[in-house]
Amino acid sequence: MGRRNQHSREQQREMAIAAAELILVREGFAGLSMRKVADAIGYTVGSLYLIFQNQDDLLATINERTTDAIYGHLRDAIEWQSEPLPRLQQLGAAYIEFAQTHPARFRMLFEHRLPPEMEPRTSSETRIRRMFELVESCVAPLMSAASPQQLRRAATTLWSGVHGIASLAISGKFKWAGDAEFRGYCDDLIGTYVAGLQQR
Amino acid sequence: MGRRNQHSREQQREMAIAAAELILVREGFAGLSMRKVADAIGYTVGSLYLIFQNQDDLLATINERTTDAIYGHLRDAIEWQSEPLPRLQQLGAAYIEFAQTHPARFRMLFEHRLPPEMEPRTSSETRIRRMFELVESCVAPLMSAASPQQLRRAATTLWSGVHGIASLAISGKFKWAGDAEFRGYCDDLIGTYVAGLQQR
DNA sequence: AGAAACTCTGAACGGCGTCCATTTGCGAAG
DNA sequence: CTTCGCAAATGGACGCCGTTCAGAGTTTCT
Repeated sequence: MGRRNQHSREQQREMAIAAAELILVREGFAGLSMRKVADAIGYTVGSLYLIFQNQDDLLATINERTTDAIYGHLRDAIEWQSEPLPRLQQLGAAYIEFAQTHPARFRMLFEHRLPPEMEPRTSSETRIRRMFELVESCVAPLMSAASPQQLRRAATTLWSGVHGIASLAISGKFKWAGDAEFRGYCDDLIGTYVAGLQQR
Repeated sequence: MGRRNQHSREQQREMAIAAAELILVREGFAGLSMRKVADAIGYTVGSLYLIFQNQDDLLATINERTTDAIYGHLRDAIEWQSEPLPRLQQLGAAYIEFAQTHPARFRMLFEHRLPPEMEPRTSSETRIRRMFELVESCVAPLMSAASPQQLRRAATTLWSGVHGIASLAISGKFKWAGDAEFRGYCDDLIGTYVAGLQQR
């Protein structure tokens, strides 16, 4: 066959990404292959390489969407909460909730690494910076007397900690007390850390 | 060829594990294959399946060694430090240090998941429990008035946080201030969290 | 010496990412 | 309406991968 032109490049791209995300959710990171994606959208493997540079390019694209999805989820979660501490705790809980609701996407976001010869994408870094500013904006009211450096430091520390809980929650490496306990650990981490902050 | 019996089963096992760890360090998780391991120890692929059930079995075995190595590293790191808070901070720093020194092994430990049909290994859980008790024993002097449940909770929360820092440190997803900053974030997390604990 | 038991091989299978010569069919030119 | 050029899509090839297993090779027992 030759040109069919049933779908524009952009349409194909969207179809491929959507199909890949579905496979990722259903079969996990390891089960996601270029061949399966091609099958799912009704094209052959070769065609995928007219849309994406290679598999890493496709995966990195999905990861960008995942970052956006997390950002949106966090943003929505704190909309109605204005009290500073519960707001920050809500933010943490939303992060963990996302990880538990979309474990395959969350895992791939942090486990997939671009090979060194592919230059990092500036768009990814922008998205991450944006998410980080959201965290900082929630920490700020709790340490009003702090310098920008101190604020940045506290936000980084705290968010790394929240990420650790989310990360271990979906790792399956530990038998935890209960599945619903993660929210508790998160509240504890944030609450106690902030208490420590304010004491200083 | 047939039986050569130059190496006992146990010797072969050790050789294979050592070779696999070397490949893991040199080429990363993705570059580690059964064929390369077999080549490295001078046997054919088929022979590896007389020693290990499958690749997951080999990887899980390596992960057990990694857990032991982390445990040993943590234990050594706090030996000379008896002051409670610095001791706990030293423990956290050692954890992050291990992750940075052996990123491939650390990553595989948390990223590799046994397929659901393989039953989890009791030995892995024992090792993890042992490591966790080490953490608890370092947290205990800092919250002497707490119940066992409170202690357990604080240790879990805190260690998840430390793990998050280690995890992000080697993820390469974020451009951090400086490579040596992780120790600072870790000290901050532990110091501030403990300050919060004692205030309550 | 011959048979039995054991060790190890090597080829085979299906799946993977990636590449590219070849084919197909659309749109423009005549 | 026909022809032609060229972009679009194919599909087979390559070299990897994990896994299996019939059979070849070696040792041990009788």
